[in-house]
Amino acid sequence: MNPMPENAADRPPSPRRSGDGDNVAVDLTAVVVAVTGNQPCVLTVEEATALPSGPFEHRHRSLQAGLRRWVEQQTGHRLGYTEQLYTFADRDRIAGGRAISISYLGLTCKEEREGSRDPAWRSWYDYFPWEDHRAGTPSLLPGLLEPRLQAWAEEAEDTETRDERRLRAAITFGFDGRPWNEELVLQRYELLYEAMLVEEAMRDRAGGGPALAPGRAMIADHRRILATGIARLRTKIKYRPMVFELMPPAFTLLQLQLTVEALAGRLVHKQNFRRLIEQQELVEETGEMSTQTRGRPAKLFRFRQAVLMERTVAGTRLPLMRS
Amino acid sequence: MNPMPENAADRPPSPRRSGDGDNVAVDLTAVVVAVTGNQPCVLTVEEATALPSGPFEHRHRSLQAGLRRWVEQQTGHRLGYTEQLYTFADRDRIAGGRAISISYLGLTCKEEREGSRDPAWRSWYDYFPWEDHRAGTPSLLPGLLEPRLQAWAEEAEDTETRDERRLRAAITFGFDGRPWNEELVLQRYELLYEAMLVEEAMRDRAGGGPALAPGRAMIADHRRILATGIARLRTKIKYRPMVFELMPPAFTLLQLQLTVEALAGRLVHKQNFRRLIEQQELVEETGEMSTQTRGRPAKLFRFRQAVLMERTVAGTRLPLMRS
DNA sequence: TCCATTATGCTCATTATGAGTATAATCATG
DNA sequence: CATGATTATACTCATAATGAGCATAATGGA
Repeated sequence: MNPMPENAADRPPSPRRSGDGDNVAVDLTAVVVAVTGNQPCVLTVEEATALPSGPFEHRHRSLQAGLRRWVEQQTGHRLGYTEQLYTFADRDRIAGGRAISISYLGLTCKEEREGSRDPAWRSWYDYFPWEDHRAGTPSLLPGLLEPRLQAWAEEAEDTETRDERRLRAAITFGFDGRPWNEELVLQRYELLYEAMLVEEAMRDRAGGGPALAPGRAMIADHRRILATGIARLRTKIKYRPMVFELMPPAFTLLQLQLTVEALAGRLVHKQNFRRLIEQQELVEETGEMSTQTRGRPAKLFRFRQAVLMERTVAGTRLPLMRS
Repeated sequence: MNPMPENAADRPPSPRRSGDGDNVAVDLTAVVVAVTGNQPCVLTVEEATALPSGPFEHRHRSLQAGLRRWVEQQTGHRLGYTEQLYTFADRDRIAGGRAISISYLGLTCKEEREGSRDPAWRSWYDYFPWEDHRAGTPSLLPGLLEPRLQAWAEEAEDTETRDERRLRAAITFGFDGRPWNEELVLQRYELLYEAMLVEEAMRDRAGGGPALAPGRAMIADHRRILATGIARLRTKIKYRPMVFELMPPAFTLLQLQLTVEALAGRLVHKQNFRRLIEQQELVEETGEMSTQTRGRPAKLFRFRQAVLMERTVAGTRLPLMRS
């Protein structure tokens, strides 16, 4: 066959572009997600302070290949589904060069091995406690973050900036009766960073004072990358059948629902959820029933692989003509 | 203030990650789009064979800053709205190193200066003639590409591969009565590449034979990057108010519609289109009327900037509970 | 004045959504 | 063994969003 080189285009030397640029170090960083029971977990290293990552090297056949290697080497986990997240660049911190980090999102189904609580997996709400709204609005939001952000807004020099800050905080965090938007994970983290409410902001600015928002910090910008990954996942599960990458081969609709809820950080309407899944024909019955603990047994379903071919994309938001 | 460094995270040297990686050359490439009348245009350089691009250098404050510089320098155009597209890496072509290219999508409103037909702007359908379905299915699809792809499928060794190829071609190009999906720009290009129907595939493989699909080729992987940009735009205009970046300050709904149609490569239902725009309150009347050539004068509208704050994101596809 | 042309208003059937209500199976247990 | 607690599934119903048209309103030019 002659497949296009995977993420690897040909770029023949051209006078304008090759060689005359400065070389930089390139890092590959992975946000690997799995859901256990009702916790959305992320694969970590170094005492849960970092995401698996490592430099992109010559020997790697491609970006993804390099990423896979590092993740496997550092965590022993094999990557399944992956997609590129974002490429970040930073100021000159590394002597004689710059660093760029290319981040990826990976999804896997972590089979729950009883007893062996792998410490490398951490609930992502350990890092973003304000993101879990499944049991209602977390008390730390009105109790801590809202007043802190309010204070930050007050600090502003002029009225305009102050109002702007207030509005931004209200919109991203859903204050003043505004609706909570679970997709704004990154914007919220960035706002807290600006307001110096996360440890990373202190560290980067060499400022003083304690971190005021709860939630574990991470090395470098890993927490930001994690936020980017969560945001992507929360956005994309709504129009692409991504959840199934996190599910075992057969599952009940409740399991599927719990997984979605774990990711979205909020509850969904049970009956309407199954209606949605069924009307979109995303799954098919396996014929088996689940042997579970309590309640009426549930049918087991499997993902209809055919969906991937049929509808590579979801739907339109434009009133297209047919013909 | 203390804004997060724009795309520039802090990455303190850590034993595992800094310095021990191989350095690589990083290129920045831009897909800059504007719509003139009813043509979606892309900014090109080097006789329309390349996208504006250049190496990422130390002096650049950030990726975007570097990109801006190159685009301005090579084309004289100032970038407005930009967003990152994708990061590609390639095999070792450049002596002693590898190259990575970080691509961006830029949107601008090119005011039509009568007479001065800037040759740097090219309709993107010059590169992807099979993507324009505004006047119905282009004849080159059933007339040329379908038989070619069919032939390519036949070439397959085993039946399985052959059926797979057929199905893939049918789905991405809408053969066998399947619906046309305008978002699959990249998949279509990649399929043509695999089937050796675009010039780039020949060049990269050092194979022989003429390019069989019409449409201009580009340097390196620029055409693929362009396809990525078009695909992103076609997908995203459906759920984000991106079109307005391409519009002048005031416009009629027909102009807006023509712009969308140019981008999507297909026609939309006029009445329903305005209903959609109005019900979503994306625009507001300026009070003026357009002084145009024919027909009843139309109201002029402007984009409601407030939308950007109100609804950072579109809507849900999950049956979320309120509370 | 009549027509081609574009703008706008409205209707109507069909689907999709948001919120519940009503049953149906299981299991643990008194 | 009947009773709850618990979870699965079926339906209902009002409202909103969509897909397709039909109808009417303004303009400029022939």
